[in-house]
Amino acid sequence: MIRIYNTLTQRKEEFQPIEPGKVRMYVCGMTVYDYCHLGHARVLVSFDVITRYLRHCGYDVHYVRNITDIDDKILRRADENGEVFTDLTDRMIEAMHEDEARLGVLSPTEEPRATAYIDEIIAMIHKLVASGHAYAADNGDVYFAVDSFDEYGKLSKKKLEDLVAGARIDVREAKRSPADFALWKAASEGEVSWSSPWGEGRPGWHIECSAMSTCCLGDTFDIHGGGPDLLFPHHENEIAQSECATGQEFARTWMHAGAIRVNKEKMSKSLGNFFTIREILESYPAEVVRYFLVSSHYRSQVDYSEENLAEAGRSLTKLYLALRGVMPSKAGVVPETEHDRGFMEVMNDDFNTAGAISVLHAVANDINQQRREGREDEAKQSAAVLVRLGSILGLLQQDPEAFLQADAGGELSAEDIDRLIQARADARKNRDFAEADRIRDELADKGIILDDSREGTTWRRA
RNA sequence: GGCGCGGUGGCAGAGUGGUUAUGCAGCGGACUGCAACUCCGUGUACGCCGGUUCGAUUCCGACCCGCGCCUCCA
Repeated sequence: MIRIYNTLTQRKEEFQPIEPGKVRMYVCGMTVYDYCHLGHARVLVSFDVITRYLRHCGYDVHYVRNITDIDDKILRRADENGEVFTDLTDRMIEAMHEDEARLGVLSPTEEPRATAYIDEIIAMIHKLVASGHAYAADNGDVYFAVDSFDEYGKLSKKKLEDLVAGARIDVREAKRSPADFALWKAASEGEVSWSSPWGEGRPGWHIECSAMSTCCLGDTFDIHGGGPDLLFPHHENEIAQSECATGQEFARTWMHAGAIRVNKEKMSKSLGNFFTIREILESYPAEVVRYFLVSSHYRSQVDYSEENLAEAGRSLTKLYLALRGVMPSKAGVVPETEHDRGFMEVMNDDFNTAGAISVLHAVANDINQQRREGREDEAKQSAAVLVRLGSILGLLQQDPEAFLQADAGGELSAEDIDRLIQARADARKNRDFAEADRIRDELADKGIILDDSREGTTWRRA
């Protein structure tokens, strides 16, 4: 039985899908006007692990993650670049897919794009206008009337009167209430636009997610997720739009990832303190970045720092060292172990990946001990368990040598390294330890660490 | 100001009303030519003050501190 923390109720709840055995999940994806940063990676990886685990538990997961490919920021950026906005979005979508692939994020079941759902968006707005939840303003915009929805604020725990009183809300003449938000924005001269009953224009932010989620998953679905900064206003507004349009409960469980921080501040576009995924991947292997993200709970805030990434690298290396030189038994034939059960127990508690990783280390410890005691068959079984559990977190799926030796040596080729290792072996045989140590130091300077064993010497990157 | 989250050993990071994860770093030992790898051992950490309790880091209350949202942001 899986328990999930629901932002809506502010407590962990037993997860019961609407349709037994099937999970319908929608996660807010990117607005594609720039490269993904580590905060995006957090959401991508968190919901990837959640999807993998739910599937491991036997659920048929229908995972929808949208792409918002039309909005003001996109148009502004395209304008700055002097390009057609679709060129910008196409490029960013391709980059996003590359980043995801490198981080081992599986593709969602569906990846709808806002521009492909304009008709559905218009239909939903039409419904809202017809039912009195929205109104067309004189300037051609269509707004959602927030006071027409009694439950507005139920997700973010905000009171409408506080919002209206807030000084930071944009007060536009056309709005009836300052808290109202745009469903449809009238186009100015020369702007990208679509025809609608309210004139030429484009969708406002929020409505595209309401339209795409209900079209792909139905009026009510199981899980809706996203980043922490989407809770308000984006998700609050989605609830208002969807529940008013369909008359049904929107999403049962709301899940929000924690923020990534840099020097105690949230990593964000507006603060400019963000690191893009591709930037980080220049310095760290993708799996290390993934391990770093998975090693803390998805809801907690995590601090990005060089030291934390480096530590994640050392920790992951330890797991791969345990796997090195052990051919795992066929995963399918290895029966469930106490480690599998321990792993599931912690994962069932709101996807506690930090606890799950401690199980991985316990298995690695078993492997090391078993090999040490010459129990090779048991070690192979344990290795199979480690790879099996790792796959649920999207980790440990590489050949250990590939991980341990990737991008190492600088100008030294693998052949050069092997030659030096052989030279050192000869020196050691001749008990010329000064020469042997000199070679080892030379390799160490190049970032190569040597590991000796009875079977010979292996190397890895520092 | 309103709302929400959090303060765990040197660091990272889980968790629990009493047996006190895990990783990194450190220390001692084994292994090694010496190291690395690995194994064994080692550290009585739970912001502060009260309360409940036989017993609280874990429950309750106050306080201090940090962070997030309230405007675009994952």
